[in-house]
Amino acid sequence: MSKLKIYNTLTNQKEEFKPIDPNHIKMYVCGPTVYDYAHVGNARPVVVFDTLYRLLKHDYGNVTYARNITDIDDKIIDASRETGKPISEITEKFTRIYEEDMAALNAYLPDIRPKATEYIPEMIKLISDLIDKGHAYEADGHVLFQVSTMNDYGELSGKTVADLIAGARVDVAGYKREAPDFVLWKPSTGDQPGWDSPWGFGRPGWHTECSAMIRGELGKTIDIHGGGQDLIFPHHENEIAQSKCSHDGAKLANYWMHNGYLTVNGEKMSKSLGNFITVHQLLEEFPGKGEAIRLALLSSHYRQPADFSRDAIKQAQKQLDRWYRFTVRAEASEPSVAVLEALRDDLNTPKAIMELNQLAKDENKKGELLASANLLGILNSDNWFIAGVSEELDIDSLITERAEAKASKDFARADEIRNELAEQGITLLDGPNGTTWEKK
RNA sequence: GGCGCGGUGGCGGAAUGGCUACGCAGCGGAUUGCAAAUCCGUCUAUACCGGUUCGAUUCCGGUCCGCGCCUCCA
Repeated sequence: MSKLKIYNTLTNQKEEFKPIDPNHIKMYVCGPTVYDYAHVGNARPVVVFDTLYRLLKHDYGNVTYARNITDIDDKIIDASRETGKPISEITEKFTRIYEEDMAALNAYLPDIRPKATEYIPEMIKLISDLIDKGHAYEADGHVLFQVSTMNDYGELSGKTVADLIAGARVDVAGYKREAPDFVLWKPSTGDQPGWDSPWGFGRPGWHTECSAMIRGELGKTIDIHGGGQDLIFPHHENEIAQSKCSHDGAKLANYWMHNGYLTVNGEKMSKSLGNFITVHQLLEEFPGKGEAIRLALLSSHYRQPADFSRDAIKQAQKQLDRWYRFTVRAEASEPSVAVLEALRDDLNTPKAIMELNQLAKDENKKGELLASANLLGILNSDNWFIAGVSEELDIDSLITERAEAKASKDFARADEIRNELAEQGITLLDGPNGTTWEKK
């Protein structure tokens, strides 16, 4: 069996994956802050790491995959203030929508989905430990992590404390000892939500929750930690700092994987630029075709920037149309070695797709094609060609009528029926054994 | 200013020190009442300038262009 290789952000090179325990792989991916719909850029890590999860399950069997839900954050507080709705209503609604939308992209639900608000005691413990060990200090109601107390801060992002101090371009808050120090706990005032703590009523900083949840659910050191490249600094760097310093130097994760951005006209898709489209909208535009969105996301390598376009989704849809037609009535067997090797090579999904195309040329490899496609989370649909068809449309009787018209050489009527159906998005396929149809 | 990433055909997108995958689109053909689907065939690319080499898209240096991160911000 070929060995899994992973590009590790810690070392900036592709490395052979060596699990801590081959009988139990542990991975963690940063999840959403639930205050709004997820956009396609947010869906990229979900699809990428879901594919990795599928591969790991295939290769190792027992995998625990955790993805957090950030349900306490200033953006959520703002959303609550703006809409007048309670925080819990907002976070529950968008957690549900997030999971539905990601399911439509054929992403498995992670094994563990910890919520930040359920980990407040663990976070308080973590912060207390950091204070006790001399890595954090209390100032003006805040608790801050003192970056200069850690000698290898910056190992993930390649930044140095000196550079960060020199390059600070934002006004440094007065309560900080040094510019790079970051918040572990901050005070809540007025109607802001909060919890009692040794440092007063307040709430956790952004980075603290992931460290606490990983410690609580998976242990001190995990195999793989994933997320978008924009999380490398400061979020993941600070997670490492917190966890390492509270665990006397134990590594938080052996492999750090980061997916590239989804771009629009070359610029990062983001909420603040306003150039985003939500997964929810896309699923309305392409009803029943979540797999096409998924395949479009997987058609470029996960570390490369990928430009979003509806055209890419349409192209993926055509590819899936072809594979679905080819594999009708076939049963999945075992995945092909070529596809497995491509995926084991740092998740080279474009190459895997090429191999799927090779399989789709061989009548005897339909089962392999289905099993291999399943590793990428595609070709799973039972109703690919019929999703979204109005039930009031009696297609079968129209096909019968058209067959009769054709038999009596009334091609005008036959074409009329075909055109009517085409307006409903139904394409008729005349084969040697009669006529079938597909919804586009 | 600091750190990092990228530039492959009309489009998407891999790989490689020696004929540049695969898909989409296009073109020609088979098939079809006409289409669709399918099948066969086919055109188009390694940003620029040097260097190393028998040979560079690939390795090295430089130029140009695009993008990202640089702390409570996503």
